[in-house]
Amino acid sequence: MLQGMPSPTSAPQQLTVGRLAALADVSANAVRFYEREGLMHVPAKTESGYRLYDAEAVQRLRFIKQAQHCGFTLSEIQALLQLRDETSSCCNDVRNKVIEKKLELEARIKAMKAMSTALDQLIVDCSNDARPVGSCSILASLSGSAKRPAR
Amino acid sequence: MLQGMPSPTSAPQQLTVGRLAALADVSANAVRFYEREGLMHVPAKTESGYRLYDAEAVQRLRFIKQAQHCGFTLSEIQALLQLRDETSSCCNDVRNKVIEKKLELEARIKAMKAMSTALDQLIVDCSNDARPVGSCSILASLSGSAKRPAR
DNA sequence: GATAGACCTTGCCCCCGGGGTAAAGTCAAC
DNA sequence: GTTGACTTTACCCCGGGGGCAAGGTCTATC
Repeated sequence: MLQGMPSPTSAPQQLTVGRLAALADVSANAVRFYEREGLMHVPAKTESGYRLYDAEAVQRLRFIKQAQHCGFTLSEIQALLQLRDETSSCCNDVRNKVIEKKLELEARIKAMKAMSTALDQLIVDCSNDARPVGSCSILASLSGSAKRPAR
Repeated sequence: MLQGMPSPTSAPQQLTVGRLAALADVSANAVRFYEREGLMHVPAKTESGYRLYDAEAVQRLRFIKQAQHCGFTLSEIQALLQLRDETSSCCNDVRNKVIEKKLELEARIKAMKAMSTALDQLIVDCSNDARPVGSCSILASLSGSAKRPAR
C-alpha cells in the first residue's frame, strides 16, 4: 500500500504526489496540472521518476486551494505566488490584489442578484395556474425584446 | 453592404445570420453555435448555402439570450425551449424550472458572499503597512490549513 | 521469490459557452 | 468589374481540471 516513506532518498519529509494531494484535499491530477501551469515548482524525482515533495510544497498547495476558495483564478494565484517568492515585494502589493478581487466579487454578486430578482418577477407573474404553454407569461417575457409585455 | 433583402427567395422577412444576430445583440458565431447545439432550428438556406431566418427565429434567439441573462445554462435553455415547443406541457412545468434555478442562484450568491467576507477579513488583518512579504498576514492566512493563525 | 494491488508515469481527449481564426465563396453597390 | 462587407465550413483557444489508457514501480503478504 505504499505506506512507508519512499526511503531510497534520505530527507525528512518526502511525499509522493498522491500523498501531497491528500494533505491539501486536492486530486493528484490537479497537482500535476498546477505543475504544468507553473504554480507548483517542479519537484525532485526518484530514479524511477516519482515526484518527491517536501513540507514547503504542502504550504504552497494549500495556498493555491485557499486562494481559489476566495475567488482567485489560477493565473491570479500565480501572480500572488510570485509576490510571495520575491523578497522584494511588500505586503501592500498583496493587499492591493486582494482589494481588487474583492471589488470584482462584489460586482459579480450584484449581477447575480439582478438575475435572481428577474426570476422572482417571472415567478410572481406566472400565477401558479396550469395554463398551456401558449399563454405562459414566463415564456412570453423571455421572448420579448428585453422588456416584459403587459399581461 | 448587403443592405437589401436576400431577394432571390420570396417570403416576407428573410434574414441572414448576421442580421438575425444583430437583432438579438448576439454574434453570428453564437447563432451557428446554437444551431450545432440544437437550440436553434436548422434554417432554410439559399442555393449558395446562406442561412435564411424568419421572425420566429428572432423570438427564439431572444428567448435564449434572456434566459441566459437569468442564469440558465444552454442545456437548461434547451429544456425550456422543448417545453415551449410541446403543446402538451403546461405553464407550471416552466414555473418549476424557474423556481429551481432561483434556488440555485441563491446558493451561488451565498457562496460568493462567503468569499467576499473572507477577503474582508484578510484586508482588515493586513493593516495597511509596508511590511515585507515574509511577514504578510494575508499570505500566512492563505498558507495555513484553513484556519487563520493568531497574528 | 512471487504475486496482488495500490500507486505512479506520460500523453491525450473531454466538459461549457462560446471567441477567434483561416481560406474560400457570394452578395450588393458603385 | 471591382471593392468590401458578408457568408460558408472547419479548426484551435480559454479556465480548471477530469478521466482514460498503457505501462512502470512500490509495498505487503504469502
